[in-house]
Amino acid sequence: MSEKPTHLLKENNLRVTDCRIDVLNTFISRQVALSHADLEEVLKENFDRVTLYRTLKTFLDKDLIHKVLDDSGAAKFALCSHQHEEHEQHDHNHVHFKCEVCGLTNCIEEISLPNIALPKGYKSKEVNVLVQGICNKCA
Amino acid sequence: MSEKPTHLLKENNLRVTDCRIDVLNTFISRQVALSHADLEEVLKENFDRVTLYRTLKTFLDKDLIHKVLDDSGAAKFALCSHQHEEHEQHDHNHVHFKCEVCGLTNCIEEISLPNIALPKGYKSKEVNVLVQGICNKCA
DNA sequence: GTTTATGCAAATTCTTTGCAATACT
DNA sequence: AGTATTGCAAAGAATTTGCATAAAC
Repeated sequence: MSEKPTHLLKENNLRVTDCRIDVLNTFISRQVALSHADLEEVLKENFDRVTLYRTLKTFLDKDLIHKVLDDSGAAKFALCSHQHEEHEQHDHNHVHFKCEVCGLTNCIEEISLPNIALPKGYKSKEVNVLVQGICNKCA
Repeated sequence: MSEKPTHLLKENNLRVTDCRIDVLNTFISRQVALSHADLEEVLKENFDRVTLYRTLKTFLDKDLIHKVLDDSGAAKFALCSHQHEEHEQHDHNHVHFKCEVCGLTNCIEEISLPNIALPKGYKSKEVNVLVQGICNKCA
């Protein structure tokens, strides 16, 4: 584990607590979108369910994580990549891939987001794409 | 109100009931994605909350409606357009637009779905796009 | 020392299930 | 008549809130 979680927290004027560090480390090591339930499974021995809810909300407010669309109903979250490179313009375009075999959802950064031509009068601010299928590991 | 709801139900071997007709009419007249809560607001005088849950589940099973991705957390649903034209291949690609002013989400059918080049090894089966911004009415 | 986060209990809200009564075909 | 749907009650999950204690700065 690097010092990344501590730095992320300090950069965002958040107090450095065990729970926040552990949640960030979970996101970093898993590299997939996690729901509250996913986190609870991993961290319930150490922290209260309520604390995890509040931690997620805090991170969301500070733009440390973003919501990942999912058609399962459960809200999932992933680390925002723009947190890693400072001064980068906040880029609210995401492509996520959900594997129907292993069930994992990950952000696909390599993809250049297609240009979507909207009907006239529509103004686009944020584009989220969820691709479902089979990932390279499960193929 | 046309006879559309009745026909849709019969086509799908579903019994024609007041609740189902009213739910379908709500989808047809609103032309936007609706959550369970949205329906409840409109129809709670007439039907039980539980009946609405079951109606949505039934329609989902029969592919009369589909889930619409939303980052608000609440699952939303919209009529499947392929129900209107029979024998059309089920097409599981959707582009939805959510207006951040009026809050409404609608399916944008006119759009040709962009081709998304996935990293090798990934197989795509379904693509959902959620564009957020400002719609033509709120601009 | 002051402010903020945590844990626990409890309140709300959301969703599902069982079963008798009702409506549909 | 026979089968599927509805409404009500109640169970079970998911999420939020209040407040005293503990931890961070």
